[in-house]
Amino acid sequence: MSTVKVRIAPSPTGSPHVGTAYMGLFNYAFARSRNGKFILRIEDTDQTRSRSEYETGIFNALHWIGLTWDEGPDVGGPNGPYRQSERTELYRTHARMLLDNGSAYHCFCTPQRLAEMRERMAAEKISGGYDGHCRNLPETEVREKLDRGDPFVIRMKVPESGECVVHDRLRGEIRYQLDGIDDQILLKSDRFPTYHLANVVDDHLMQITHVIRGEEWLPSTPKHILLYRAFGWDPPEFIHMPLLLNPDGSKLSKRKNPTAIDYYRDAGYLPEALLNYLGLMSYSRPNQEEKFTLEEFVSDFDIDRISLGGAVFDLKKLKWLTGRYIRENHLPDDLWNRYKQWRLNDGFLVRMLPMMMNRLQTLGDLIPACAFLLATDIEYETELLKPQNRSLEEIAPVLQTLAFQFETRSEWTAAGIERDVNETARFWNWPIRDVTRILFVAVMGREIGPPLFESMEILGSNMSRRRLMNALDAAGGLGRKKLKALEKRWIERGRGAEATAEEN
RNA sequence: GGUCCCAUCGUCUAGAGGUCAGGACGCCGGGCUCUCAAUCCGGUAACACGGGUUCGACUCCCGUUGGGACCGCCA
Repeated sequence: MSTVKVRIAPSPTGSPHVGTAYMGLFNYAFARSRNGKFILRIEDTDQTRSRSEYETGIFNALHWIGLTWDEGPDVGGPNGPYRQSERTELYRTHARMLLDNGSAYHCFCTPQRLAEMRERMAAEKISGGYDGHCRNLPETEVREKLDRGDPFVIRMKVPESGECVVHDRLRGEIRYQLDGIDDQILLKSDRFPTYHLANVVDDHLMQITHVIRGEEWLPSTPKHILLYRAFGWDPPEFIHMPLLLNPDGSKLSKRKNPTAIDYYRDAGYLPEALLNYLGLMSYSRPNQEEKFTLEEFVSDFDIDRISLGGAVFDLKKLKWLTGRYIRENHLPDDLWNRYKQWRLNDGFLVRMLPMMMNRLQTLGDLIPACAFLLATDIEYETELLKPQNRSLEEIAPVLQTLAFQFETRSEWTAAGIERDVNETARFWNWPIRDVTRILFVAVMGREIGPPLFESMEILGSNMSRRRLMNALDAAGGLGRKKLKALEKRWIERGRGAEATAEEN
């Protein structure tokens, strides 16, 4: 029996996600409990979205929560490089192998043609993916287009009939009919691989024995198995974990629940409590204990105890667990040290001083005015959220559009936030003052305080967004239908679809 | 719409043919207490439905319903 080797493969396209920590924990526990290796691989094959700051963010967030790995971009290892963007030559030669043995083909379809194809299929209510337009191009025509330098992608040639059986450790045999599987793109026109190619090639080359990943990958597993087969390789064992869920049962998403690991840090949760809590999701230890260390978790870890229903991520229980860690695992001095590591340090509150000095009469005025920076959650008096002459019903949609606006912001700076607020005010045709009033109270819980945009910059994007969502709830929320309608109008804004105050 | 996965208290879960279906969070009530917490005690609350299999089904099989995921030159 070969050494157990598992990996997590996050992609550096945003704030590190609790789902990554969740998968990390279970992969780590599986590896450790079997004397195996745990690898961190960075899947940065999306050149338009990957950014190196996010990669650093992943390292930091995973370390913060207490996970370590045996091989990875930062620690090296015998199977490197561990950053897919540095392995592109490997994917190209492997794509060539597939081309050569007839398991893949060149496709010259333009994105436009594909979009039209999908539209047509939707209109005619035909299901399925790629229509196989380039699947059987004559050799000479392919040669010709290639010589001419036409852009192309390489697609997998999925057999037209037959079936593919996925063996999932937790779920047993899952059968897929091949005619329902389309010719997945393996190599993009920028010569970078898609996930499907890269993950199969890397998992094989890195000798991964068990792929423990989220259930959302189940439908693409047959494609991966087909690829292993096309290369003549043995696939690893697959273990698809249930998903982390929003309170409404949908897949955990940042619109409905905080998903950034950094949010939990900033909001004042303890990393060991968060990790512990994650270990309670879809899993229970044989002894049923609910509070445990990573070492304890590993010591009797049994992957077959994973239950299959998705698990709702419940902030209430996480708070309770964090409370236990605070009172059961600390002496006052220890706890104070953690406060210093958190936000009660020179690096943090001091940033408020330049804008606070004019507002202070005594030293004691600072902390009450800055309390919003150190609070996990804020309670709202809904009357305060309301600018004069505005009704309570008007403010929920405004909060929602602010949230939409902030979603697309990558640089969380005061100037950027100000631009976003201006744009939102323009959408509503409101004086900016009315919008800032709502946002001000949403962020600080009161109508007076330090300058809004700078304060939000210091508070951080994850915390700020969370305040927005809480204020939205306090204002009565929006409801499914209204939310959809508003989002549609928001997307179509700037095309003469701006709202007026009267419409709402 | 197509394919696939899933189904025990509101939430996280235990349960692997015979249990009063257990624990935890939350909620409610009570004790302790200068307040609030913490803590202790007690309570509320679940096997989605219908067929089988079986002496016996929460447990096994089938169907229905419900929920979810996926159908991108994103992972």
